[in-house]
Amino acid sequence: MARNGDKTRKTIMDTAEALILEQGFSGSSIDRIIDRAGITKGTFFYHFPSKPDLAQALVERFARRDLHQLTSKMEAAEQQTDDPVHQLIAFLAQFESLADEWTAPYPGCLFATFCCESGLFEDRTLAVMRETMLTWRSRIADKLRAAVATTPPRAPVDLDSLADAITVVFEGAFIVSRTLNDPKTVAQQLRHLQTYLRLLFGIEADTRPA
Amino acid sequence: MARNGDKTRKTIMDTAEALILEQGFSGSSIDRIIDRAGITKGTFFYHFPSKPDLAQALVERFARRDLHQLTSKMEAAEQQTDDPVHQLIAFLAQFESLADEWTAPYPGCLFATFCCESGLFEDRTLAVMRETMLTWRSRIADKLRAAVATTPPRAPVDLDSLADAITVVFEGAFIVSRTLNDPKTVAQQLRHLQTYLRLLFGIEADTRPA
DNA sequence: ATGTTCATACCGACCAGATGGTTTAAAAAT
DNA sequence: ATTTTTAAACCATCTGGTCGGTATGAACAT
Repeated sequence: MARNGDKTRKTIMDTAEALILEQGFSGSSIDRIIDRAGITKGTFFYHFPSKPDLAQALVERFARRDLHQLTSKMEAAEQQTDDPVHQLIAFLAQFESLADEWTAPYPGCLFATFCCESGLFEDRTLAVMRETMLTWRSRIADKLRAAVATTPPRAPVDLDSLADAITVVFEGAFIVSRTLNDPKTVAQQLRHLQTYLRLLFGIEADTRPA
Repeated sequence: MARNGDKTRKTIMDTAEALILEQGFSGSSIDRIIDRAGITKGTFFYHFPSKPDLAQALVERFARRDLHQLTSKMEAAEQQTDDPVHQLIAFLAQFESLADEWTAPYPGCLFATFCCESGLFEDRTLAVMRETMLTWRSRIADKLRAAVATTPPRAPVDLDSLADAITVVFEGAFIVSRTLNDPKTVAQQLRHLQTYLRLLFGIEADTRPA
């Protein structure tokens, strides 16, 4: 049964990520990971030289997927309309419908989990998280600058921090959702963000309540 | 050095809370806690029968302080004005000025940290967090109901989830602030929340940018 | 076809130190 | 006289990590 290293590596990472989202990084011992993954210690250390290396691999994969969502959903929004404000709202609406379908296994963000244990990680690991958040800020802020150029906002706002508000809502809503055991929180909060943008740029409100 | 158990107990809790905010609960071993606190193992277990009991004590104290902030800042806001909308904005403004002064040691929320390791805790511990968040929701939602009674909102909004938005912004902003190493994030995001409320209830914008 | 070589993939016993927790006897402070 | 604290030894279990060995299968030479 040799010769499928990629699949095994993926199994380890998937298992570890799920466990870490439940118990944190420190709380997810290698023994528990390999137990759940159905592999042995030798195999684990064949694929990852150390536990910090696993953390690095996980955070890099998470960041890659996260940035892919940013890009693909932004492109989809750009095909729906030419107006940057409506693009941003459409961008958020996609995440909202995605979150609206969630029910049982509560969502979690690897970044939040690692952030809450940040003292344990190497700089390179935390740097991936920081750079990913800054990429979001930059992409969204670009769109916001285009928006204010065509539609003057009804209140003075700083565009970088308004861009950050999206990340803030995601991270905060994940935590509140899990704490309250309420799967609807993320979708609801994304809806408030859309309402904020609508009000800010003077767009008539959606009929559904935020 | 006997007969001041309360002081020692407080030292243990303060040290543990600070450590947990850096490294998480699992990452904060009892050995490290007593090392930093300058006490011995015997003393620790004299005050706390087990590690889960320490978690419980910490979360209860945190909740108590948190609810005290809610009450005291709400009362202060109620003395500033009679209008519920302005009360809510004043309420948030107090937290904003508080957060605005922060510089070095980045903020953290024990609830967020515990939430990210929630699989490790007993139900009673998680229940304290849940009840605290629900108390916030209920108190803020009351105020929001009073607000919509006097001032009809410019967009249809669900009041419970709008109340939750405050908790969401706190939790999310803590995480983004720490990840980006940016002490201003929390204050900025609280400002956006105020702007949202102002726009929602048709109040002229503040001059400072959000 | 067949035996050999070789890198990849995997196993599981083993290790030293850390973990949460206990015990005991004695010393301080009130 | 009682509460609080210390110091140190002790325990079973868990921790991240190492190591020698094994199975696999494709490549290659024969």
